[in-house]
Amino acid sequence: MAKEITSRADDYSQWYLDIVRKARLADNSPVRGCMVIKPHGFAIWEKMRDSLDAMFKETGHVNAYFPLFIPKSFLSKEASHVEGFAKECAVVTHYRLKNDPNGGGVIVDPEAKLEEELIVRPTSETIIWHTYKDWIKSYRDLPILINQWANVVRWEMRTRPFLRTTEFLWQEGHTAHATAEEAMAETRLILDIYARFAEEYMAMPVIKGVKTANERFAGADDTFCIEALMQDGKALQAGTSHFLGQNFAKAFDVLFLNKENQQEHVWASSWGVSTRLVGGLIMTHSDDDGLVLPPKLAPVQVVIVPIPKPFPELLSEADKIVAQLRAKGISVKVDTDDQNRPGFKFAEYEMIGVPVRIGLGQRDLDAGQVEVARRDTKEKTSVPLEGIAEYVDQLLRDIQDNLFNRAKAHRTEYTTAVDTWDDFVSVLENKGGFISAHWDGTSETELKIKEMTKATIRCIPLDAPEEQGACILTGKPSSQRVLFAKAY
RNA sequence: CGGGGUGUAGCGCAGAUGGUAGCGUGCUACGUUCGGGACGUAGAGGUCGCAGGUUCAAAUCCUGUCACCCCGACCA
Repeated sequence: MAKEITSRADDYSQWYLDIVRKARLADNSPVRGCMVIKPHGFAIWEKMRDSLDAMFKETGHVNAYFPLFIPKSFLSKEASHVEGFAKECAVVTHYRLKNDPNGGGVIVDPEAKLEEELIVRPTSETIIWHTYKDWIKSYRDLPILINQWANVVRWEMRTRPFLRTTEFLWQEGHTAHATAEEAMAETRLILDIYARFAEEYMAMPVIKGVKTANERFAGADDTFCIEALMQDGKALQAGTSHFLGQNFAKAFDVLFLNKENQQEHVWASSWGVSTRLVGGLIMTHSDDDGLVLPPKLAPVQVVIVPIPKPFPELLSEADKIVAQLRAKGISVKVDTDDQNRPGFKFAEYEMIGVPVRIGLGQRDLDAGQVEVARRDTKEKTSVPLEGIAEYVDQLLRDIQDNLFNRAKAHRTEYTTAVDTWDDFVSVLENKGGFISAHWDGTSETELKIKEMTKATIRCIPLDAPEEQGACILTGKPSSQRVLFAKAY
């Protein structure tokens, strides 16, 4: 059994932290709420980044980069935006240190105070729209379809590795359009890309929906999201795509001449996913033995372990397998370490989530086969060397599918439709998961439910059918069900 | 910011009534092992969070301070 991983049943939160540490994804840092992303964790993020980046580019987006620092005054230009972010901004007030005359090391030089303080971006709408003002004069300048890969800082009260850190990595897309319809189409296009990425690459089923006014992004007219359900029954907002209307164009005075030669404010969208996805990936698939990764995002898909040690004859056989696998585009590593014993290695590769392990010993070679172990089910099978690449290629697809189906079955099991307040409370307390229920559409009711139960409306699902019903709290009429859950 | 807790070796911990620091794990070397987290032997590693104070003597007592963790309010 795995050493020193708290079981999910005992303490899900501790299990999560154990996985992050034992699978060598990230370490704590000296800075509160910030983490060091270690090579294995970063490799997973790189896979995500590369896959998403390709999807963005296929749909006509280009990358650019805007500054880390934003003049403080920019933030206040859009009223609800400042309200949303002001209380979690890191502020730069000085630009120089000096030696402490009292011998206490270095201190901030009081004479180096900035004329206008800078904030460290919590998101880049303001500086980007300030820039777009210069770029956009005519409908011919539109659309602008820009994405940036960056770090942002939000001074959160409580943090958890990947799920919520003070500094995090993300991509943020900021697009500008001539019409509302076009901006909305862009918002929806990105939502679809996010959902496709979550399901096809992360093997994490998601619900596409729209946020209620309470949960909406500060400065958006509408916020669309993908919501996933974790193993412990809590929801995770995995990505958001915002229809910004003309809010930022108005705040930053971005006008263009339309085809009718009339001045009009530009329409906008913004959208992002972050390193939080790594946390979602962990909490969707991993188990008490360690990380479980979908093959499409695994930095190494197959590891070959010579048993008991990397003897030359085993290594030359391993090299042949490597060549066959690589020819199929499979990433593979041969374990050439001669210090640790096989059992240790098996446990170690399970811990870091390598999807497929091939055991290669003399016993196998004599029989013309290898031992293939899959991480998701931990099943081991003897497979003939002949055709091994085809077998592994198919196995990786099977694992990818199995992880998705398993997660989807879990979500189905933990999605409950309720029609009364008692059932709502009971399901929330005893079972968790998504609760599909009627709601009267008011912020007041939503906030009251949140206050009473800690559950929030995760989204109004886009595919929710029309259905007459009564709000679980107030009994007022409702025309469709929404999804409630406790969330990360 | 409210309520609770913890700071001692890389990590996890023990050190009653004060006497100058230890266990597990990990690390290094050598040997025996090796098909599911091996074992033996020998080593390296700590200004006990920080600053004062009491004392012949402080990880231990006192004062202050800092940091982190957990529970709430806020959040991708």
